[in-house]
Amino acid sequence: MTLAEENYLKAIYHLENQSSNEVSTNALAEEMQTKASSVTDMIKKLAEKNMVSYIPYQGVTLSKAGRAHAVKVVRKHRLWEVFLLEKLNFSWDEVHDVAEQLEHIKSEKLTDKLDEFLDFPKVDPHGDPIPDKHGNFEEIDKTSLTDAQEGQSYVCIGVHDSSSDFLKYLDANHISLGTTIEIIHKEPFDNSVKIKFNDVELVVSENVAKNLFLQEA
Amino acid sequence: MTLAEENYLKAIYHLENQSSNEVSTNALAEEMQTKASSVTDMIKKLAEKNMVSYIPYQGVTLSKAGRAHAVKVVRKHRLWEVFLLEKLNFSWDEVHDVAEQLEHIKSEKLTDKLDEFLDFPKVDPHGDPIPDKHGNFEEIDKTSLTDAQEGQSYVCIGVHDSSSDFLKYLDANHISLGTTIEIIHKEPFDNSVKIKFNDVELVVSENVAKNLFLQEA
DNA sequence: TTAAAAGTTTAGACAAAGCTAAATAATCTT
DNA sequence: AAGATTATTTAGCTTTGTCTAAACTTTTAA
Ligand SMILES: [Mn+2]
Ligand SMILES: [Mn+2]
Ligand SMILES: [Mn+2]
Ligand SMILES: [Mn+2]
Repeated sequence: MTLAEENYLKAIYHLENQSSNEVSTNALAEEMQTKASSVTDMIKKLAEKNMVSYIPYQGVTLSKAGRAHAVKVVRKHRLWEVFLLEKLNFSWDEVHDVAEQLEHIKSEKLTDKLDEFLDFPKVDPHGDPIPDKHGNFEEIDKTSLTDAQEGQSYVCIGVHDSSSDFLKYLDANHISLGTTIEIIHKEPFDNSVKIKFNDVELVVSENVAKNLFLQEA
Repeated sequence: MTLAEENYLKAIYHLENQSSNEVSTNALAEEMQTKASSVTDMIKKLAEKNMVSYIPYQGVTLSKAGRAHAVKVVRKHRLWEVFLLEKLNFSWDEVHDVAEQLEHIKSEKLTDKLDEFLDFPKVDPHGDPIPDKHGNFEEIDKTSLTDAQEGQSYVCIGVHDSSSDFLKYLDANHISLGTTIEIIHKEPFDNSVKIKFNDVELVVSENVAKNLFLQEA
């Protein structure tokens, strides 16, 4: 698997997880920041290699082998993110871009030794689960802040958008994974949410609420 | 700088260090395991980018910028080798191949944080010096075992050939960096050398002797 | 139930990095 | 000093991954 092929597999994997039906050429082009025609070429090549099943005009789905490979890349990405944060003191908004490069390093021994060195972490800095060496991981039970109930308390356990901008917004407002928040008010007009944590009240926009994952406290 | 370009710069750097005059197309082709015609193409491109100075038929030399970039790649390579050995318990014959990949990761912050995490090591697992963030390093004063004096004692401080085969040979014979050896006899017939260390005598071939670096004890 | 719109694929190019075979320059030998 | 040998470059092709423009399907909506 080349670097480009791995990036496509990973993109298909993420899109499949988001919407459960076949992944369209355009969706993949959007995700990969490339043109639909380039995507068509690549998915043909991946189909040749039995990494995806592809019916023209019908979209693409990962094969068993394709999914397994995608999970390996995701495992490496998330392990490196933990390494950067825990060992090299990167902040959670800095780890992703470097991990995008490190995830393509080919050495099973390196991956497994890194996993051990990090003490077999179960989640990455953004709350996403880390597959073990066999590709197994527990899906984390999470509720988006938009679906939270007024009056109830929750713990922040992850983010959907892990862009630097969003993570810096959370930092600026002192929200991190592990923070316990209480839902004070959900405003029907604009779907903003008033929350309270550490004795401070804060109103967050729908956009923020959608991207913050919670678990009942 | 692309991955291929970086590998060429590094190869030119190593060849310049070995023989001090311009690097020939054929020497570079040999080092890069590629064909002379491919080398010509690449050095033209590097000359375009002012990374090397190149006169057709006269060989190539690194420019200031080219050398600086080569040193950065070497710095990353050697830091990662230390990381793999010290933190992930790789053996010294396993680190090189993975470091060949890791040396191309682009993030100055990563490199410098890694350097700090490793406590600013001065040499890599094969005894080669590690440039600091400014590209400075001390040339290590070393004698090859072929140039050692009979009757004198030395400490092993490095290897020239860091191939897995050679390093495994040293492991099998319990020679590692830091081992003190005494020169018992230099055999003029085949340039083999009888050495003694830890109360054991061992005869090593000229080939082995050439590749082991020493410092007077 | 057709025509427009939207989505997708094909055709033809391009840049990077490699290769082989042929041409040319430099060096070595008589 | 010429001829032979070796080293290097050029020319022309290939593969990977990308692009634009054109063609073709599928979907939407009148
Ligand atoms: Mn990430
Ligand atoms: Mn992450
Ligand atoms: Mn090495
Ligand atoms: Mn080394």
